[in-house]
Amino acid sequence: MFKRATKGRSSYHHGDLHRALIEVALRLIAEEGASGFTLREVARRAGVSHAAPYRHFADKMALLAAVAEEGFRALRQRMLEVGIRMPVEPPAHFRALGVEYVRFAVEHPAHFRVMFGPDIIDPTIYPTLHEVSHGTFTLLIEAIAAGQQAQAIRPGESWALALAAWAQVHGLATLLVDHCVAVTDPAQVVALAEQATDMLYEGLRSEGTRHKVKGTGVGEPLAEAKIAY
Amino acid sequence: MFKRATKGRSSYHHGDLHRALIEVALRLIAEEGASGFTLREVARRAGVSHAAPYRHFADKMALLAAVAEEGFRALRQRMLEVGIRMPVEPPAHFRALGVEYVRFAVEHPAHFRVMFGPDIIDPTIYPTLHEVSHGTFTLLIEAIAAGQQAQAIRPGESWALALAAWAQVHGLATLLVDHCVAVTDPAQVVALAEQATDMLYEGLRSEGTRHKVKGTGVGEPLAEAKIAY
DNA sequence: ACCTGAACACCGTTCAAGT
DNA sequence: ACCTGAACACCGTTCAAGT
Repeated sequence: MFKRATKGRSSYHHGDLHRALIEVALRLIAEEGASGFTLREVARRAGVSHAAPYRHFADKMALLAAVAEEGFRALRQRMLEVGIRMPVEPPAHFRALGVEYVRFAVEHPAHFRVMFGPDIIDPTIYPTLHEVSHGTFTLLIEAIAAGQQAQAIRPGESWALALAAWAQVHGLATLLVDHCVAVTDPAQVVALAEQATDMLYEGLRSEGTRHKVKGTGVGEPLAEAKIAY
Repeated sequence: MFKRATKGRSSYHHGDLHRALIEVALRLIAEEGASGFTLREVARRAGVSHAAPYRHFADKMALLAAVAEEGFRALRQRMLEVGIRMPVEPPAHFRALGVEYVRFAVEHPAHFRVMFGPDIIDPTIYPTLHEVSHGTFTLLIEAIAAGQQAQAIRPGESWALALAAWAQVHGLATLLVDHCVAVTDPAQVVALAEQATDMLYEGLRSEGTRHKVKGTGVGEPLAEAKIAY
């Protein structure tokens, strides 16, 4: 305990401004939303000049990428906890994952928008962001693959089925967050998410009842598609 | 033909600046994206001072709402054309509607973002926007209801099933537009959209095979939810 | 090494003044 | 009635200068 962080009004040095900026940014985005998020305001709240953040982040987008990264870490954590406290059996586990995703979105709408919205033009140029977001999506692919091994989910490329599942819950989350659907009651949000995931699960189950369509079915290649997140 | 629009460099009067601003805005948003969309730039391209737009639109959001309205009109038109040139039988019609929705999104990504994104805080305060966007969603509800009458789609509240269907295609569209899924080949976009709608259709078909879950099933009320668009 | 202050080129919005 | 020009309070970003 000989060394301690310089506290109080340490002339101009900040103990760990990098970390402080991310935390201020997280609070600001939760309070003011993505549109009220300003690099100058972050600096103001952190008690430094508006130029100081540029010693730690290349530009506004880089700070936003750090914020998004924290978001994916939190989302991933919640999805992992679902796996821990739930029976990992296809229908219930699958539904719980979807519900958790939608709940995260409506509880942290601005954060959710930063994670998936257009503010970060190309997420792949931020390696740590790319890694953790990719890891989050991987949880879903694994859940699908496990269901396939248990014969509870139809055969086929796991990632393609996972993408359809992701689209379902992401769509519902987006419509709620963007106020396209005016639902605020948390219980009703959960009900909508359960309905959506259950309906999708029907589609995931068996290929036997499917209508055949010319070309481009689920079993086909689609090999070149890449998941950015 | 006695009266004609004042053309060329009419001193400062613009024939129909209101209309001109919307059209310039549409072009600008297609060229530069939603982030590069600036009221001052719109004015510049329209050849008027940066204060002139305020005689025709209350603020930036009001012009954005007009742009969004045009978008919904175009989307609605495309969905109507699907109904005209397709057999209106549940599986094929349903898939074609979903594919058209996703195609519109990837062909006009910035426009799509304005229509559904966070730029327009509350769309319901713009009556004409609200009307046309609501009308677009109504097409989907009607398609579901028709499927129910033909016994091709399970019974239940049409709007709740329509919401799940909307979420599916909206989610895929959003993931593509926001580059979360790196697919650029149009044929592959169509393939993904067909896969997603076909999987969803399985869930829409019959309630018979569904897993029963405690509470909050598809058949339950959910009555208070309102669709904003 | 890390931060500040002034500066630059932009915004959205308002408002008196022009025709 | 419709538009302009100057003004205000903001941005993001850069850069010489400070300690």
